[in-house]
Amino acid sequence: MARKNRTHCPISFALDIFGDKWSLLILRDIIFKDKSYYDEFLNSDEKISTNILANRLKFLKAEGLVTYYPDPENKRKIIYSPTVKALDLIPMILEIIEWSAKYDSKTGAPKEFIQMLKKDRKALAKIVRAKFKK
Amino acid sequence: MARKNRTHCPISFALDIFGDKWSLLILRDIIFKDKSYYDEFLNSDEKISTNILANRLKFLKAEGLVTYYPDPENKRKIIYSPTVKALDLIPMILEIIEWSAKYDSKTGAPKEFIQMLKKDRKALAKIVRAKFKK
DNA sequence: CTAACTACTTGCTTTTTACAAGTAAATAAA
DNA sequence: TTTATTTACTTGTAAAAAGCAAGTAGTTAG
Repeated sequence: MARKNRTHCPISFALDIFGDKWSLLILRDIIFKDKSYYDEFLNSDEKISTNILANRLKFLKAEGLVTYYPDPENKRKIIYSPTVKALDLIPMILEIIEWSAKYDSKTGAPKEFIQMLKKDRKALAKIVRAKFKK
Repeated sequence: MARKNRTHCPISFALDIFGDKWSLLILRDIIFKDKSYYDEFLNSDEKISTNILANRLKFLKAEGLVTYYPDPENKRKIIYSPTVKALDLIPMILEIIEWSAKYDSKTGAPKEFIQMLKKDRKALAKIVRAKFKK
């Protein structure tokens, strides 16, 4: 799955990287749901197939959105982490969340989260991001 | 092409609507490039296939993101317009543009546009949106 | 030393996309 | 008024991607 820029339109550029049904869900798991392991992604509610998950992780790695290293506590496990490039997507993801919360009458987005989002998006982005500062 | 919500996670909800390589490009053409006609979308630089374009327009209509009506000046032509639901995606699209401008060294995003975006995103969103107020 | 865990890969089927050609209604040209 | 062209599609087929089930290879736990 090699990438090819269709054009250098910024929207097209972004879609060439994460314009599919799964990539952003993996980043959601990593950034918002504090997941790190293959098995955790695999067990998300949307039920991604294992070959697609492996493929997307590889691609996200190639695009510089995730890094990974073996878990020092258990060498079977691999810890996936977001890069700065991925964390820079937080503002966009927050906009997506706000839009969906508005238009999905059955949204699962927590009310307090949406309220905070509307009140001070920047502060919320900072909090989410701070989890990954060392 | 019927939609099925995988979950009511807001990110998943959004991806079920526009998580593909083409839908946002059509909305880009309508909202940012002032295009209205089938043929204009078809001739965009990314070269969408005609059957995919027809399919996506139908789907975007079904999801309440576009409306259309015959051009009063030429009954062969059909004018596609964004709904409020689509215009509400402007902030998200602006975030995408900013992200891509940062990470695509060859970005085609106009410099002034990015500067204005960084300076006052809200004002820019308002200007873009204002084109569709009657 | 055997069983279970974890992160995958492989093979096959189904679905989606891509490409090429064709159609039908409206308009323009001869 | 007939003929050509424009416009918005549809249809058919091949190629690519996704989905599903099963298998594999290192660790680690019992």
